[in-house]
Amino acid sequence: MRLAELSERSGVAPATIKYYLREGLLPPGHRVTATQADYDTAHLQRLKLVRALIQVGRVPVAAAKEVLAALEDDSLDHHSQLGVAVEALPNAPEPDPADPHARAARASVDALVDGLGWQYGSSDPQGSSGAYRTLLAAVTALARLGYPCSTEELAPYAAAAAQVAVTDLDLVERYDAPAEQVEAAVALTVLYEPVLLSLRRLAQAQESARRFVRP
Amino acid sequence: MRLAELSERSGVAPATIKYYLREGLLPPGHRVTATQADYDTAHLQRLKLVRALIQVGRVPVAAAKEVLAALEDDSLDHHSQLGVAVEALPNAPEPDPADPHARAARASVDALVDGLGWQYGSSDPQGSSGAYRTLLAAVTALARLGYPCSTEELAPYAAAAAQVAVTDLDLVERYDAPAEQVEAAVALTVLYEPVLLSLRRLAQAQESARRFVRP
DNA sequence: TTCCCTTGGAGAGTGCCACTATCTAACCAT
DNA sequence: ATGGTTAGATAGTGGCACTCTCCAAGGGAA
Repeated sequence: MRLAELSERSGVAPATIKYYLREGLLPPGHRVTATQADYDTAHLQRLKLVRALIQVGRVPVAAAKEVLAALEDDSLDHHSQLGVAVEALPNAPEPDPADPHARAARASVDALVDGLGWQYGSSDPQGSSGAYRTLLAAVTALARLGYPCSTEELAPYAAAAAQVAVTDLDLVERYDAPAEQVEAAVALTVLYEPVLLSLRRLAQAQESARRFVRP
Repeated sequence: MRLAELSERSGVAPATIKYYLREGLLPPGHRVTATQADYDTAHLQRLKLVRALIQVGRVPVAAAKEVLAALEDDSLDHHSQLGVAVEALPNAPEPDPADPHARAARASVDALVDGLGWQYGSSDPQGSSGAYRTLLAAVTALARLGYPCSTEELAPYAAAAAQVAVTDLDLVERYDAPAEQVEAAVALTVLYEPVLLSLRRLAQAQESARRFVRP
């Protein structure tokens, strides 16, 4: 199919598709002539993924490009592909080591992680991961505001996260081909984030009504 | 204290504080003369909250303004304050009713909510809430990509969300004054989001290593 | 009192990001 | 041949979160 049809079938404006092609988010179509290219259903699927990552997952275009590049890097084993892809998602920077709130946050988080028996991998130390830095930044902000975020308060959230992770991996393991597993892992990691957060807000409204509203 | 000291103590640039004052995110200081104003620790605390919402919670400035305005609207009862504040957070728009994926998503989500016994409030119907719309949008995107997101697959996530909501409300109930409770509810809702998502990613890495890496 | 530095306030400007519009040369159908 | 598409490149747009520049009014030191 040509670009116009790709646009129509995906609901993405032609100019936007051209932009994604330029940015390398979408592989170039098969060139038929100097001014014509052919796109197949793989392009369509990829385009839908790109749109979902950017619009639903709020992933910046540049990060999405890195994520997708990792999925196609055949020089990496699948575990590394996933690691590189997830690491490309937006994360907080390294905190200021002089900030006392940041130090306290690190202590709480490290105690939490140790208490759960989460191991730092040798090749990919958890302590340097983007998720760890983002967690530190959030806990630091909570501490700075005076809100509770000690190891004890974080523990139930970590327990819930562990449960969710088991469910995530169960979904990923439904796929047989490793390449499909990696793509599914990325897509489910990113696209289930708004699902989780929305469900939490709905559950909060529910629980709040249960506790505070007496009919 | 004057603006310069407020800036120093909060780590926020003076020009940025002026911008927040202009935008109404921060109440004006107590005017001493025509060219001087005094700020107190309440301003400092508010400024820290604003920064945390914007930088850690990724809340847009305009939305943060609405959220904070709701916290100070004394014409509302506290339950409504919280409702208005949470509703001001960024959410997906109403989906296209003609899209078959969106219809399927709505069916899955409604079945899920019904199955859990979550009740639509009469004054604030859940079906029109921003969280519900965001959930629909995310599930629609998953369906469009062909990833599993039926009621059965969503159920474990909803169960985890319910657990988290109980923990959230426990934290909120530590505060005695209703005004404090409302502010805490908003701050904890927004600022625990990156905490939850980071913990999920760390737990995923853990679970993934447990399943796929045999030493 | 005079000089000068700082402050609060207002408007314009900046940089980044995600597109989007315009242009051009090539191509295909008629 | 010719009118409408198409791919690709370049420049422009709009939104957002600041950030810079300017100004008149204080206030402190000499």
